[in-house]
Amino acid sequence: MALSDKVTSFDIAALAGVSQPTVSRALRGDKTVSAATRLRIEAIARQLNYKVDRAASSLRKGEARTLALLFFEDPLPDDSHINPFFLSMLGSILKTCALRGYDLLTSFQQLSADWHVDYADSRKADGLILLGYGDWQLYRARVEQLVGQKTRFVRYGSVAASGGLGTVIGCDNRAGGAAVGRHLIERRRRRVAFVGEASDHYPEFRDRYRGLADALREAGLAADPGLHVDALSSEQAGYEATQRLIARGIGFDSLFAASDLIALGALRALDEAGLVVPRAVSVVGFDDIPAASLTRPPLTTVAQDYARAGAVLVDTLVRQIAGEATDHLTLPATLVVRAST
Amino acid sequence: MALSDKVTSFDIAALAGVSQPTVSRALRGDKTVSAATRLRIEAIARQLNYKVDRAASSLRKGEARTLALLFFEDPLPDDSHINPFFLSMLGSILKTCALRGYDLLTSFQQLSADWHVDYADSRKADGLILLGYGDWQLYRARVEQLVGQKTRFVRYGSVAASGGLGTVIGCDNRAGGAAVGRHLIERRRRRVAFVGEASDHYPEFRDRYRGLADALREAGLAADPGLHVDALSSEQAGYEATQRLIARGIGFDSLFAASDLIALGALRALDEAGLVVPRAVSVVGFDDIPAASLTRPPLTTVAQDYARAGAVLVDTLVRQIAGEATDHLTLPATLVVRAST
DNA sequence: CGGCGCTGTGAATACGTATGCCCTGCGCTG
DNA sequence: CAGCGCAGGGCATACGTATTCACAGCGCCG
Repeated sequence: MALSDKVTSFDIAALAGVSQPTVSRALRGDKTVSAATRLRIEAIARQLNYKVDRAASSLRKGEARTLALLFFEDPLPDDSHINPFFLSMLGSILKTCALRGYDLLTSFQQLSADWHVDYADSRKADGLILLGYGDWQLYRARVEQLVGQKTRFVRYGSVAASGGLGTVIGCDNRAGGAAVGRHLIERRRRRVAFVGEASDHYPEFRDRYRGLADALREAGLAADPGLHVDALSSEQAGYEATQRLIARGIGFDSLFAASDLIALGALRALDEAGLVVPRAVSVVGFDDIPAASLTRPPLTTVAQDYARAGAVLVDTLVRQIAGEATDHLTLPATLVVRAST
Repeated sequence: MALSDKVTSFDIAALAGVSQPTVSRALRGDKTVSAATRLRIEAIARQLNYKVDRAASSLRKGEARTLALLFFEDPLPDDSHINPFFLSMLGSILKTCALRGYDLLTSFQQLSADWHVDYADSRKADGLILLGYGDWQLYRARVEQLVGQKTRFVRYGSVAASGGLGTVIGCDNRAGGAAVGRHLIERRRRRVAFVGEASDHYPEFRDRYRGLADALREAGLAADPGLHVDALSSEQAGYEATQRLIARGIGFDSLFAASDLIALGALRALDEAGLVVPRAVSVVGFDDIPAASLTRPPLTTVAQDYARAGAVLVDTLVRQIAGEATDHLTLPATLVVRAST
């Protein structure tokens, strides 16, 4: 609206011949306002294109009717690129927010930054959604502070490693990893390389690795530490890690990348090394990002239900804001078999 | 922060032994506050983890220090999926917003909805960024209303077809289309099919088609209307349109898809029809979405500089909010040759 | 040595909404 | 017919900040 002619509830009141509080009550649907009066007020409000001033309303009510979405990740060189898996959730998060009557503030931060304090303290948002892969040491400290501040928040991550810190929504990483392992064994693969941090750095990745180990054990095999290379979650990291893996000269017939981004890098490294997928090496990723179906060959991977995840994140946070106690939730992880295995 | 113990500027004032206005002045860096007082206040504020209440500040100052990002698109069946090209801008938009001290409200709407009125009138945001491909008839009406309301906004689109409505940032679609045409002609292609709306529906697509026609004309060729099929901007639409094109039985040796999403669908349709890319048909897209380098074969396309676009959109809007008059800006479009041609 | 201007701060207030409390009138009951 | 209850709506106020104005003290110049 033009800055000059801001329409307020007083303007409506004057035109309707009532007081300002009556306008406020009428528009919020308060039953103490007679239907006739309410209709009259609503008509005038519509005509003047009146909208409740959000700042004034927030100030008075002490709530922002806004959630904050925080993407974060480890400090990486290639900035301003958000992990496509988390980006995929954005659509359903936005949709669910709209459904619940909340706006969404979005931000993208390095995990090392001080994002954790700002939003709740300044009352910009009533709650936080945390989305990202990052160093658990750093992440944990931030999350602890949120808990200490009594900030309402939900995060997507490893339910198994929640550490009692807040409410966690996540997929069943361990079962997903096990499904990958069983699938590779079915395909007569015995020497499975794992590319990705399997330490505490990313609890999700560690769970996936454990799932793989579970499946190998079931089949009477053991995970060979020589076939594990660390990698952060990026295409470049996956590429470099796979090069290191190949350079070791330890034979492997299949490769489980802890995320699809890593898998993309692995495919590139294998291609450059002349290792044909899936003939020489079967490759499996995790996440089922949109790109996974487009690689050469299309990538077998584990799908997380990001649409449902987004909706659940929002709904859980909203319930928390309403004062309910909320529980963790583990969503299924589904193996999607494509031509890379 | 816990709801119970909200820290206000009065608390700081009491501890510092000054009045509330002095706290406000000190924290905003007003020079009338002595350095000693300011340092004392800052120390206490930090210690109490005080943050300026956004709602109160907005109400008093009449500005939200917030921009609203609106993704929109034609009503399509597969909802909650945002066009990857526009999604790619999100990172640089977020980064630039942070740099300029603005928060970003994000929303995803069908073009037919009434998104255009809410944000500015309710003072939720100081300005709007419009991102999407949509029916120009509908879009134009919305944009006109924004202009009528004197809302500050910028949009990404066709500068050529700006219609004098607001400030438009866009890439040089016509030059990009011409580059595609020349490239195909260099590759000895003469019968270029165009898949995508070339009418007023999407002005960007029309510009691309005109660029193609420019290049054909330069080479003494004419665009064959029989080789043009309409398609909205989605993979599915591209797939179906390409099937229709093939069914026509009019020979073509190359295909220019008005967007990469359409190109993805075209590749699928060509593959199913047994037409080998690029041997039988060269394929070119537009946008250079992340997926473009992953298709089989990797897609030749026209890259838009989305990182720069995002930054320019924010900066332009910020200048507009500051009261400056802002101009359209056309960014370069760069042909990226890959294996599909 | 008195007044003037400057520096630093306090007092008062406005931003627009939402809500607790009070008041008025009308209908109904005893 | 008096009193009571309730529906409908007005009055006053609070939310926390930022700004305008007023004012006190001090140094300095004439």
